Amino acid sequence: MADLAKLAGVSKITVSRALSDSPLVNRETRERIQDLAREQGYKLNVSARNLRLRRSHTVAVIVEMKPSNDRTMFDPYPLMLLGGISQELTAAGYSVLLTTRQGASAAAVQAADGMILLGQGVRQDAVRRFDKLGLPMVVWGAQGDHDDHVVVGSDNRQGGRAVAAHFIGLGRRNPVFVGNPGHPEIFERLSGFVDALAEHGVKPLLIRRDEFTLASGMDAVQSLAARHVTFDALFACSDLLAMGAVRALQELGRRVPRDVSVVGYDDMPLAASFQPPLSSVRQDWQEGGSLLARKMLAMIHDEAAQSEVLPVSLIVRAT
Amino acid sequence: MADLAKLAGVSKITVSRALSDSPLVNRETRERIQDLAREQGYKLNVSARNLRLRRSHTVAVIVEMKPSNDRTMFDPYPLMLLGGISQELTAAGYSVLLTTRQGASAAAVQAADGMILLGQGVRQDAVRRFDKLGLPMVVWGAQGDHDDHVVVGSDNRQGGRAVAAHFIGLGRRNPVFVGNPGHPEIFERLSGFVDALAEHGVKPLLIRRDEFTLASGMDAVQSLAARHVTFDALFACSDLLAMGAVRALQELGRRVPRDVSVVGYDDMPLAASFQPPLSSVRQDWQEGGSLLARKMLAMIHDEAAQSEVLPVSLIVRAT
DNA sequence: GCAGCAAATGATATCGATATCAAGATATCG
DNA sequence: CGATATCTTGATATCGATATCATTTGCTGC
Repeated sequence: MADLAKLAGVSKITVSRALSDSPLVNRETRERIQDLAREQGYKLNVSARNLRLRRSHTVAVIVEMKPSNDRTMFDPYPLMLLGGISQELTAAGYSVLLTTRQGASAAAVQAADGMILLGQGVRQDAVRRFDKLGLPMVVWGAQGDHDDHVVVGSDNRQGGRAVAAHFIGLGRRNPVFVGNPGHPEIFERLSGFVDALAEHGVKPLLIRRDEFTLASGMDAVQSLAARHVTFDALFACSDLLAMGAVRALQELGRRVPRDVSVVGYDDMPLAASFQPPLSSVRQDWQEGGSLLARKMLAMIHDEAAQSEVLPVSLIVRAT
Repeated sequence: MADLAKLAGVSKITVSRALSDSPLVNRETRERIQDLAREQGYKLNVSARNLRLRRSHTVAVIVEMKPSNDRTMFDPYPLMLLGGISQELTAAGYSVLLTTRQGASAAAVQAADGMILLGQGVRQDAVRRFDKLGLPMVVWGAQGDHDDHVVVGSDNRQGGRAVAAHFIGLGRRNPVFVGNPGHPEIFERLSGFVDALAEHGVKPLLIRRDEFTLASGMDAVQSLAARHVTFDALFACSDLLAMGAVRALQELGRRVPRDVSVVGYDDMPLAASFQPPLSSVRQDWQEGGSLLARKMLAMIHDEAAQSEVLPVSLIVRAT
């Protein structure tokens, strides 16, 4: 910047002002300096600016990337969320610092202006640990009762209710839920499902399955069959479980959706091209990421930010 | 740091040295200062350090996150790559700055010590654009002939050869390849496949399909059937295509693998639980990410770094 | 007893930007 | 014409760390 100043015959501070489009400098001078900077390939030194401004213009995003039976790792969703976050923050001039939980103690993370937590659903303890850092924090997931941080998530309860309403509308009276209610988001789905069914005097059966895989879905249905349970509808908390269930049902000679209605969750791309095309509950991940980022920015600017749930939509296809 | 110095009754510089484990300070003093820092919850100011050291200790990772028919967005693979990268760089004290191509002009990205490009396979022009920044750069993908940057990727050619050998071993003489050879990595798969088959006097048929979906795979097989093409083996360059193909074959009354052998690519988690369990070529994404990061670090430290391909393995299952 | 050396610590300058306050130039007004 | 307001520019200090060179202290060896 000093070099530019010399070249332009002005002082450093004028260059600084010109480059940040300050109205304090004459327009002519400003444009002259901006052109010069471009010619000379000048690059602002971010560290210097951040030092002086006492902020980092950076948001740390902490993602769970360890392998697990849970879906966090193998599904595309974290990436979609990341996409939304990245787009929104970048547009606002912020950088996205990506870390795993293990790397979260790095100096750069602690220096961030805020942090966004993804895929920490099952580990509330981890969330609390980060709470202590005193940074603005936004978490993706299910709303807790006594959280002192902002939570953004999709409306899992509404998802459950929508599926229940769908089943009731089809005249189903013996529904089954397959999934892992130990996971807060999934507990919400189950609880919305149960509540809405209860309004019609229907009580679903719960089959607990921790792995969200096709095999696990098949296994769930097979175990129902082995126990001679009668059921006419199945709500799986992941599309893979649902597909496994459909497959197993077919093998058992039960027709979908004539004998049993099946609905999955997440509406992954595969769902639409599954045979038969799978009905599923869709969340808008991109929008979710975007909202996370906007909440974050608001908090950084000392504006109030509230937790928020995003609507979901039931996509009814063939099952 | 000045505060710590006052508390400890030493000078700032001694504190600085103590905290960076410099042997220049007495061990007793060092430990005393480190304890004090911990007590006081001292956080190093990264901007200040980076300013003084004239480096950012940051690597920009540029990911393609726009929706597309290609697999980059919906598959978990970039995330796995990210996991490997993140782990390795964090361990080395570097931060990962995540950006989309659109955000790559941000000041923070330009200030990075290096950049890693993911999922830019189809857009070689983009790669060249970044080349001009003069930063150390590592790209994930297929080796180009005249690239002046380091490329890390899995051995797509070997993947193709392995599938060819597998088919030949099974006595198949009329194989088909399904995919989009316009994509450099996939072109490599095809070319390894073709070459290895040629050694046995076999020439495969190419069915071009740009979408990597189940529906597209079904469609490919249906179009083969409509044209009365005889084939006894099918190599699809994605698992979804392969699954679609298997499904279509079954619908046409052809048995897999008795009548037709099918192999996919990527060995996605779904492949193992597909019915029948799908044979597929597996790449080690985590290791790939890790290697990308190590190359990057080497370049940053002015060591020579060469392009490298990672071995793949053919996982033979039921198809 | 003193030169010579090693170990430990400190004073100062510096990285590259911006905030603050001061000041010169120009315009406006009664 | 003088005084005040407005526009434009600059001098200086500062953000928080580290590199360099200087200094102090204690010890070794002859």
